[in-house]
Amino acid sequence: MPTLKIASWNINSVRARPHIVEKFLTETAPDILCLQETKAHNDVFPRRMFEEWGYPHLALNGQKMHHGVATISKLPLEEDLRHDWQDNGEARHVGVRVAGKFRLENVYVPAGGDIPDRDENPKFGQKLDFIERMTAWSKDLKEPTLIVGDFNIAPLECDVWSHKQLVKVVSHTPIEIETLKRFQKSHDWVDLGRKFIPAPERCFTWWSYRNRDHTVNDRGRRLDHMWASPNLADRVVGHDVVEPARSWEKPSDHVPLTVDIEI
DNA sequence: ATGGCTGGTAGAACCAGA
Repeated sequence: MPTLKIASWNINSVRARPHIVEKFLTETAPDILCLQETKAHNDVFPRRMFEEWGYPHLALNGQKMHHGVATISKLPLEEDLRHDWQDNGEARHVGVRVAGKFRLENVYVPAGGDIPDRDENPKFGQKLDFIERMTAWSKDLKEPTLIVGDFNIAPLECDVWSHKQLVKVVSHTPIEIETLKRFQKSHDWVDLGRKFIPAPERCFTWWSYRNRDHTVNDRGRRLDHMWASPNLADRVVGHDVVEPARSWEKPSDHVPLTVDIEI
């Protein structure tokens, strides 16, 4: 049966990293690439670069300076939608239908600031509210759906380098994890990362820039995810975390994930 | 030793990321 390869990558500025985007597309050859943190308004998005690499179909939701998502495809994309789940105008989602077969939702969940307290830090509350709105949206879905992106939450103890040292750090706090679990339960989303790399096996997708050599203490977190609706999950036949990308020249702090879907 | 870095934008002793 033919398969489609879908990739997701927080690129931390698409215009700063054409060299590694090209390397990834050449080596991995996904049919569709979902980028987060493009940091480019739609007017300055490097469309031509992707066209020249064989990806002429784009669904963009960008803004100046921060955030921004882009779904880049070899195949035509249908019916793109943009949800503002934070209700503040930030560009953090674009959704499309692929080949008339399934929906592909590309999302960049807010980081949530430093202090894990809604009253002291409004950004933390906005992050939780964003996921609550995703939960309300997700309940009513009927179509086979793949939701991918930077969720900015590492849900399992084995999704971080030290559960004990990160349990009070935004991205791994109990309230974030409970909020994400409610989202997961609302549609019985299948966490494809852990379907293919079962806990407690090590699996990280992000390492801070602040360590000179991220491999020395391996202080990673699994912040990026690809989740399938129950009526799609059985058609996902492969998954990969492209960890070497963290060591490429002038890397993003996140690495790409891929899945292979039978169509 | 969870900020030690990085990018965008302005022209910062900035902001944001997580």
